[in-house]
Amino acid sequence: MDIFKETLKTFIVNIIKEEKKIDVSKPQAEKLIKNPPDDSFGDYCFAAYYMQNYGFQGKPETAAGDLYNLCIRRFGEIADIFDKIEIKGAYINFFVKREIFISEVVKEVVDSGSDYGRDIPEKPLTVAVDFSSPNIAKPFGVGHLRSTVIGMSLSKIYAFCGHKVIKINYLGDFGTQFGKLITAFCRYGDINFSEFEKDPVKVLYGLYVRIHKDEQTDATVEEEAKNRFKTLEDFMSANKRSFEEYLGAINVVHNAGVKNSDKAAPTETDAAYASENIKLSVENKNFFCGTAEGQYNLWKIFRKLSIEEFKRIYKSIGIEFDFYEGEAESAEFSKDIKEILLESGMAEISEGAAIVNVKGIKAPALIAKSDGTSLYLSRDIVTAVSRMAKYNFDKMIYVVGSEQALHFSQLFGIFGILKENAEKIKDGKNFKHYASMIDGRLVHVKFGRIIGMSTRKGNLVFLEDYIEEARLKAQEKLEERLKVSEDNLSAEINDAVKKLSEGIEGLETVTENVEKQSLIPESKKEPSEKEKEQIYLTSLKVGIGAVIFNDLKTRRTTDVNFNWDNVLSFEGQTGPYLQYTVSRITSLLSRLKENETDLKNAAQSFSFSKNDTDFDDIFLIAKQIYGLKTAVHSAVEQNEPSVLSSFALDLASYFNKYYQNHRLIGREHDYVKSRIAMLVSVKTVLVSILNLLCIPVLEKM
RNA sequence: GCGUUCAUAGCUCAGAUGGAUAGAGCAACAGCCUUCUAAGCUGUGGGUCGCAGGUUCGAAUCCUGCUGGACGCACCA
Repeated sequence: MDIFKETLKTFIVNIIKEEKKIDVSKPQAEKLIKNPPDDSFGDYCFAAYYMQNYGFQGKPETAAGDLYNLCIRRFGEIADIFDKIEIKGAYINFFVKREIFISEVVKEVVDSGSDYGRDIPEKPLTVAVDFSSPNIAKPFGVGHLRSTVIGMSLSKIYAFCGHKVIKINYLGDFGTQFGKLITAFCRYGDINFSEFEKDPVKVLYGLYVRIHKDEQTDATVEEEAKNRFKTLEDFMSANKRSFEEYLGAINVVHNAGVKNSDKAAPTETDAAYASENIKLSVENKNFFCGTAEGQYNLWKIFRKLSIEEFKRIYKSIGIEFDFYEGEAESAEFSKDIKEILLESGMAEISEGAAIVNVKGIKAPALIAKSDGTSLYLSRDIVTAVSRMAKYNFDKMIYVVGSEQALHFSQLFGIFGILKENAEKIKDGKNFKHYASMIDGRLVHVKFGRIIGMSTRKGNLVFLEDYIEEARLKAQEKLEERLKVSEDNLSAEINDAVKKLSEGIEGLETVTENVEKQSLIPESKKEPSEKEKEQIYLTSLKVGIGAVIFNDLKTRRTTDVNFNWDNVLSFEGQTGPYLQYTVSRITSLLSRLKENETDLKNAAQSFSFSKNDTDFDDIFLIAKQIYGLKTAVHSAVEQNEPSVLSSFALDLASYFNKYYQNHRLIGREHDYVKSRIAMLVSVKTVLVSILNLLCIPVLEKM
């Protein structure tokens, strides 16, 4: 593929071998090839600092001189694709033949299409990604967006590279907050049940806020919540299976399911928890509040309603999961974990609670409370083991905020202990087997907090309101733009008509503009329903693009200082800038009216000449495009979508410069043909990245 | 107190794993729409890379100390 780098590799291997009598492997040679920081220095280089083990000793400048002379003497070996070699300080810089470089790159993009830039690993992995994971008792706020978007993007990037990805939403559907929610439901007599049916999440949020407020002044709330939760937990754990049994069963079920279809088996926990057909109503309140079964059903209903709501929100921003899991499911087995760890001596009792001491971490890891109830660390152990049984993952990524770093290092540490002490586990081959496989496969992909995020007056920001705010801003801008373009056009027409009436030439302009006018939505009239719809959809996509890009443009670990003005500005380093660039290319391509479909056949004849005025600008674009594979690679390596954000911004910027400085319409066929391939290449790469970043692509803005 | 992490232009951030002259975008100022979408492009100003040491041919990047911020540290998740 990369003939330049390959050629250079062979070149340096031969030089070192023949001139210095030292054997160098290709991978070693590859490490010697660097990229100069500035295009004016060249395209590839060797730095004398790195050549010392290969027979080029002495002061860097001297060593560089030595190497330079050899390179020059043997330049003939690479002269077919390299233009020249220069020495500058300690660096030997190589300049590619740009016309060859450009057509190589463009050819490859046109041939590979949306596959371009794929960084195929030696061995594809099964990667489980745990992200978003909202708490059901709380509303879906903007805080969840970062995890959601980073997780989804990483999932797409891994899948793009050919890994098998399993996207998991681990719902917080368990814990004392449910006791509170049930308490609220049972305490307040004025619940509007018809409203509950219409907008359950809103009502639940109302209950949530109200009970937390009352809790401040009423001590009985907490007690009641605890009791109700205990009732719930007890009801759930009645008739439970052993963890061993469960592990064996899910493995069989899951693998059977996978065999039968390409897609992962739909074992959403929904089915297991499907609610009974008992309506929420005043009449049934006694049942829901007075019996254990009733509370369990109430919990199921809350859970089901919340999941439906989440799904609706996810769908609106293009997010989807392969599996919804819940803590409740794992809570069932956390006692088994406690027993196994205690029995085998990996855990001990301290102050009544069960703890594990993890090497290198001072804080003890609590796996069970002194009253015997579970903690989320033990539930996470259960979950990881279950997932190993279900998915047989090579790697599992937790996309969770960095404030939970300690929790995950404890969790990971415990799996290290489980692996080392597997022999001490007494019964059950399933648990022993799966638990000891996990060490080293877990990754915490942490991200920074969003600081200063609040509504202009309030505190918690709902995701939907956030997006709506961005959408409105986009619509405002869109309407403004439509108006400006109409005004300009009518000014043009008036002007031309005036000229015509004065006998000046201008007929062509007039007819052209009249044509154009028919394309513009009826300027003076109210926009039709269809047009309104169009404006709505466009501004929605722009809004979503702005919001999502805002979370993906900086490196994950940095805390973001939230600023409305930054999010609502669609200029510069923003999602809309990228969307705009794509739609510009789309528009240009359609105006060029060339047949894109025969590009592949024409690929051999793309030619870019040094004498063309746009040559250097095209080269910059090609060079950027060429870097996609490296960018994708490091995005995976670092679990960092922002590598791609920056990459896309740079590419868009190069393109927009080109667009500004060079016109294509009206140029001769051969000139245009090659450039169409270039345009298609830019668009292909930008669209790929937008897809990987979960940002909607717009044909027209 | 212990631990993790961060500090780069007025603001928001990049900086390819220690290499050539530290870069963008906002904001400010000055320009570019009769010509492919001005959500664009061009130019100007703006920096002791928090401070002080150290490691070496070479440091924004690695080490130590200090200052300042964020987060976490026993029965919440």
